[in-house]
Amino acid sequence: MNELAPARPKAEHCERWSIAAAPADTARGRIMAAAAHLFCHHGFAATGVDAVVARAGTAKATLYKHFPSKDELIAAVLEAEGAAWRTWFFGRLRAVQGPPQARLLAVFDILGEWFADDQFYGCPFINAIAEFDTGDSAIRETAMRHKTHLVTWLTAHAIEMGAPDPKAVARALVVLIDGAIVAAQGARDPGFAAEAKALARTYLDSLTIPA
Amino acid sequence: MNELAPARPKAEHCERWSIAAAPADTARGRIMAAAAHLFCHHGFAATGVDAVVARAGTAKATLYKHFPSKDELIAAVLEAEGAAWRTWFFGRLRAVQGPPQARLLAVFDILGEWFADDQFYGCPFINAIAEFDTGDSAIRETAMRHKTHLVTWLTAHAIEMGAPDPKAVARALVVLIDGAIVAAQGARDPGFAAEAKALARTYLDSLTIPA
DNA sequence: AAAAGAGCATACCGTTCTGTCTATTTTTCT
DNA sequence: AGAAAAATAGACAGAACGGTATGCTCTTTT
Repeated sequence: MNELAPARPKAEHCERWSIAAAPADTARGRIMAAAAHLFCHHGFAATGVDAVVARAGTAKATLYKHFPSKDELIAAVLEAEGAAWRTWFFGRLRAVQGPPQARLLAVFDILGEWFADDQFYGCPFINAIAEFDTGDSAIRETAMRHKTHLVTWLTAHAIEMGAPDPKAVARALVVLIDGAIVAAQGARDPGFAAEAKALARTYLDSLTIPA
Repeated sequence: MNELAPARPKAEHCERWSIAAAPADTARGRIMAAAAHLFCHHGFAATGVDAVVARAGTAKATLYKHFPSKDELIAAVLEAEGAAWRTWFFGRLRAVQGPPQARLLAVFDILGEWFADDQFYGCPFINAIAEFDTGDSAIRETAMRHKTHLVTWLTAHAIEMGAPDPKAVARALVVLIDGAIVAAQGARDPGFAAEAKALARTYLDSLTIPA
């Protein structure tokens, strides 16, 4: 069973899962990167547009030229963060060869890389829902769209490994992924990725071994 | 294996896991309940003290008489929310008779009750860390103290069932619990408690069945 | 009943918030 | 090179923020 290809040196892959450190040559890009960084460090509501503007080195008028309101900036940042994360995550997974079960387990190795990064501050979508739970259904919808990619990928691999109920497998793995993210964030302990992997292995084995 | 005692009628047990709906006969109590409600609905930073005061039906001077600052109010609410939740949760567990494995699995039934409540907005500690990650180490410490009760309980039951590494069992179950909370909150789907329970069962069985 | 304590209504303070506007400068395009 | 587009610096508006203060009312204690 193939193990994950070794992670590249940190200097090269650091933070590709987020736009916060993305090089940006346009004012719009600089605003997005600054906002992404500040939102994840300080929270959405507690980050003012002045702080974004100062970090981005732009004028406030420029920010409002590109984004009609702070809420739209938040929405744009979440979309971009989701896209960047998925690009990184599924790109990492593409390098994994092997049977579906191995690939499903590799998910947790990749999560472990993410958690080990000192710029890991949890999942922006989980954090946004935590902060905005009753307010903004648009954020929940954005989060669901983001998660749908992951659920689809998980379901496809569960189908490929012949699981009797692929949707249930995907749901179970979602619990493990969410749990690993939150536990790692709360305790600042990337080791929870390995914990979640062990649980996933036990679970997936139980699907292929007669009880 | 004993199943959980049936949940009492909703009118009787609703929201005992939170101070948000607790009857309060003092101004201090009303302030705490109002703050708890507003913080979990709208987020900490986005809830102003004026809103707390309006909901509590008190004067602002009264709020500042009881709490030196908004931060102290937040801290007091989190402490009280933790205490209330633990009282409810471990009280619920006390009603569960049976071997340690059954009691560990009952955790997820109780979580399912919590998730099914229409006032379920996730775990205040997870939400607070999501919002304040880099700012306030006091909140992280409060969250850790809260979680320590749970981890201790889980570890004790893992010891009692003869698990070779009880700490690892507790860690694994923490992943499942955190994951269930976040997945249920994100998707507004209490069914994730059952998913997590099935995973926990598979995992615990694997500890007691020779591989 | 009177005193003490708790709480209220209201106004205020300085700061910060999101968003708007103008004149000017810089950058890009032709 | 010149025009157009993009961006900047800076000022402004009204509202909201956390927190302070005062005079008065209500509640509890003695």
